[in-house]
Amino acid sequence: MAADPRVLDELRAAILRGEFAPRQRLVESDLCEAFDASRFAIRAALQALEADGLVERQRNVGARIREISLEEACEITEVRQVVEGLIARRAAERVSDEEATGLEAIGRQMHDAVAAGELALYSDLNARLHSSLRDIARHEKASGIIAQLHGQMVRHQFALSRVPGRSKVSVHQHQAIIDAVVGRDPDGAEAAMRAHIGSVIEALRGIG
Amino acid sequence: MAADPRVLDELRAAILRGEFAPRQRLVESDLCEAFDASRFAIRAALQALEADGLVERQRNVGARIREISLEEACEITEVRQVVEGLIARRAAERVSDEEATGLEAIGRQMHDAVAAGELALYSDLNARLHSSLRDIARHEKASGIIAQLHGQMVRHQFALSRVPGRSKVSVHQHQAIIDAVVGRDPDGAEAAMRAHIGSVIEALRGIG
DNA sequence: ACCAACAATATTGTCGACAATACAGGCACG
DNA sequence: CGTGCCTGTATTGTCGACAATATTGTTGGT
Repeated sequence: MAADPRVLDELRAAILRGEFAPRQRLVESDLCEAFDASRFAIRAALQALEADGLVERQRNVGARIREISLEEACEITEVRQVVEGLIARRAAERVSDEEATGLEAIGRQMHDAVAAGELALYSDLNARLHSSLRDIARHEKASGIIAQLHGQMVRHQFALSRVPGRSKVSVHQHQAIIDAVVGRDPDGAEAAMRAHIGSVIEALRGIG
Repeated sequence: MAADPRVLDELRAAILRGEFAPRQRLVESDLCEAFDASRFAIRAALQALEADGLVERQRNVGARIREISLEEACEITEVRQVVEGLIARRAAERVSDEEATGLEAIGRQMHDAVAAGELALYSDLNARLHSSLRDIARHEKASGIIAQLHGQMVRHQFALSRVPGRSKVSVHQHQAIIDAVVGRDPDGAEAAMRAHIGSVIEALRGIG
């Protein structure tokens, strides 16, 4: 089908921005109007998003935004824990001096952001750090799975960022990851990443 | 789209049976005839299989069987290594007495199969062991990812099974996994599974 | 012999129309 | 008043026909 990329991207972005409530029905004709696209393009996009795990479809009933339970969010994060661990390990094995400098810069900015209480900036730096590690690790399959899992977590991710005091804890964990990677310590990097995401899982459980 | 399940399953099974060569073009009209289905159903199935990573498609060009390089196979197995490690850990945490007995039975059958040189039976038991561990761990996300990755590995899996002497090595690794799970030792189970799949990666690299 | 431009063909992409199905509301009946 | 059926409507599923595009083959020139 090769869904029209424009429609697919716009619809995916809309979902990730949280413009639809969980379990909200996605009626094809409505989407046609909203995105000014043919039903054909919409259907193809919906099928692609189903594969991404963002929407679920029942035959002859239609598509709806997938509801991701807290339990499922924990499972997703558990998988992320080990796969990001793999990425951290590989990053520690492959990091160049230049890349190491970049990581340390992110670490300093994170520290400053927390000190200044800049929550949004910190969240952005967090994404940058994980993204940099993926780039350094150069592990396509692992990166792809992380991307897939991340897409399903947006809603809970948002809830997590509003847990007070989390940034103060996680900044140290992030620093530990950076130190281990920069120090070319694969075991340490994996352990630090696991510890970090382990605390994310605990925070998730705490929300429920 | 919700591709006609019959067409999707048959086509997927045909690919997994190796009835198409890597990079072989999948012409829609040919598939229509082969599976006695409409082009519509075929297209939907192809899109689903693209999401599975079994076929790749270029716009206006068509679908072909995805070629999975040895390097990509290694990456896939590296991800499998950590995710199966997670499964083994959870299995050790959650295994019941009854399930433990089942695992030990598989271990004995594996031992016998290797002693008798029954390669096909051993391969079958291998699949049964990993499948049992997934059932015991009850981790849907992890199991789903393993299934996804496994589908992309069929060709290399076949090549692996023909490496002489592998079964004699792996039977001990399998036994170590079983022992750790039955002994309710999560750390040991994860380590044993990682060691096992680590040796699979080495064997894979040896093929090239 | 090689290359470029062009024509012919094969294949996929898109759409509109209709069929099939599920769901909601009303109606008869107990 | 509740229950089961039945009809009407909304929505999705499927198809065939045609348009758009890539690929292949051919021709003419150098």
